[in-house]
Amino acid sequence: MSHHELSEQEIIRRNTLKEITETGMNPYPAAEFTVNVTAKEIHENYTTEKDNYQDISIAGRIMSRRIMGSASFVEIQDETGRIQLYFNRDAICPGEDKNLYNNVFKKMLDIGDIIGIKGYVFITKMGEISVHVSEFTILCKSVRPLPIVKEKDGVVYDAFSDPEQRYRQRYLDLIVNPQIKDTFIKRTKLMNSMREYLNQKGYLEVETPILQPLYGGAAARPFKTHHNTLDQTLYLRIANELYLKRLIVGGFNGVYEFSKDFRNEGMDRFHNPEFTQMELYVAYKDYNWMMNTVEEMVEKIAIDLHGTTEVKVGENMINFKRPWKRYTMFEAIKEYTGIDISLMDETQLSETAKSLHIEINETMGKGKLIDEIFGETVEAKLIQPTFITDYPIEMSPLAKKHRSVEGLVERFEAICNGKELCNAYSELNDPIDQRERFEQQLVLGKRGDEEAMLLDEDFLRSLEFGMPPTAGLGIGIDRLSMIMTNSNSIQDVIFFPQMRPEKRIQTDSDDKFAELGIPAEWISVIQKAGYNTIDAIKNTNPNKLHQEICGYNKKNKLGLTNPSQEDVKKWVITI
RNA sequence: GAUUUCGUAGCUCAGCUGGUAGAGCAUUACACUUUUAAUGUAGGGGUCCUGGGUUCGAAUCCCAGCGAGAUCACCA
Repeated sequence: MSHHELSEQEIIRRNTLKEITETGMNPYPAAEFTVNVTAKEIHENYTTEKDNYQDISIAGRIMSRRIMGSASFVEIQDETGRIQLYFNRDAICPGEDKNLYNNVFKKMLDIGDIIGIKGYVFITKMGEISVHVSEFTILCKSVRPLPIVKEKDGVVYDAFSDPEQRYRQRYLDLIVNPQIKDTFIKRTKLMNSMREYLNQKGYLEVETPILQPLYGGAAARPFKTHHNTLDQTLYLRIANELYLKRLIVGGFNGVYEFSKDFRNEGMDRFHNPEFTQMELYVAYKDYNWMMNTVEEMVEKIAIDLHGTTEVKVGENMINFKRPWKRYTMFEAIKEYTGIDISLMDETQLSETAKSLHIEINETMGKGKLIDEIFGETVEAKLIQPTFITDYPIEMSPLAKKHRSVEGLVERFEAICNGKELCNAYSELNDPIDQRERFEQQLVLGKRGDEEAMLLDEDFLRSLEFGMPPTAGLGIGIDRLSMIMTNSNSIQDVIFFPQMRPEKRIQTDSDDKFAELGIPAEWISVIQKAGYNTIDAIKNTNPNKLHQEICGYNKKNKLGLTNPSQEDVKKWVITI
């Protein structure tokens, strides 16, 4: 058995659990408990004049207890918040038998247990809306103590704030930091709002493969897996772009997908290995049209979530009201550095980069240099939502060449709070051009660029049949959620962010110890002394082990008869 | 990947230039009929992340490892 050592409090709770069962109650009852009101409804609607909520049934988790002899106050928390309960001995136990209050309530309930109660609402002398309890039922006994977070006058004491524990045990985070729920509720509302917008335009929500024989549609390293029956390598998608465009070829006018994508790259506060993007493709449109769409959609989301276009993010107040500023990439660089790089060749660009103290290297081509200059001098300064248009062709193998400027593509990104929010093109639908762009990527791949795209022959075949001119968009749901919920880290908008596995202390079974001839009562002593495996015993001095376990016996007054040194030696030799 | 900070009771944290481990909450027992960070009295609870080293002696100093946070880099 590899369960953790129980703490004192856990042992006490397990004993209580046994007592509950022995008195004939079920600590985990199967029956439905009917709830007819929530904590929030009571707080919002109860008044003494209305004298409402006089026969209620409510359930929740016990979050605090204040016991004063025959009267007690308990706070329970349901999905909507907390409400105070008033337990009175004579109200709970109208007759002579006070067991239900004195024992069941006072001794067998703990913070963390889930109970259901019946009663009526009133206001205490201290002016707090409370529920006078007439009956209570244990719905779930908790055998592990909760962290206790206290709060007075808005000041939180002993906050449960260790990020590692919060992310690993999100359930616990949600229990003791209920404001965390708001972030995730907003995230869902955001997606609902976006879906509503897209459906109302008549676009079709679709699903495309997550397991793909070829990964494509973005520049990223993939996760690789294997299908046994097909005996084939499959990749988890890094994007769904190429599949959605096949559907445009197939005759749909507008398709979109909320797409869980996977990228095998670094992790930090802006990157989780799995993340969500919404990709949208609309036929007969171009990137100018798509800019208007993005503005309109994100503005709607801000209003749906906050009732206004203004959203506070960190120190900044961001306003999503249309129209957003628009710059070409060259204009933006000129605006923020005073340098016009639009007509520069590669040598001039690299000198400009050096003069701006930007680190560059020999492998960087024209496109990469422009992108670096932009990234270093402009991106972080764009706080209000801003469109940056017309990117160098080298970095955009799936975007259509610019209708009037050589060397650029019809692409835009929206930047907000100094970070990319979305990415969109007039999609490349010239199959000959697309093949050449893929071939250039293959060259990059051969040179060692691990993120170069692969040539997708079936995708090219579909383009050869003909895809209408199409505008395409990818918008990061996690990034947008971070902005809309004022979250500093992507881990705060993903319920279960990826973490390193928890380290488990390896423990051999008691049987293995017994096989060495160790008496049962000494096995736990040896384990407590820090020898969790028989290997650990093997590498130790028998005299040291003997001293340690005898010392433990004495210190903890276990009253065991100490084994002889010879016995201990035998155990060690047996291994 | 680099730099840096951190890891002590169920939780939040203190622990100085090395000398036998501390507080609050939680928990246990008792008291208390409108409390609200309830209160009062008395208890129990520790692999000081792991492994080495220095030392008569390490939670503390040194080295290595594991885990986490922050910043930077990579990743559009």
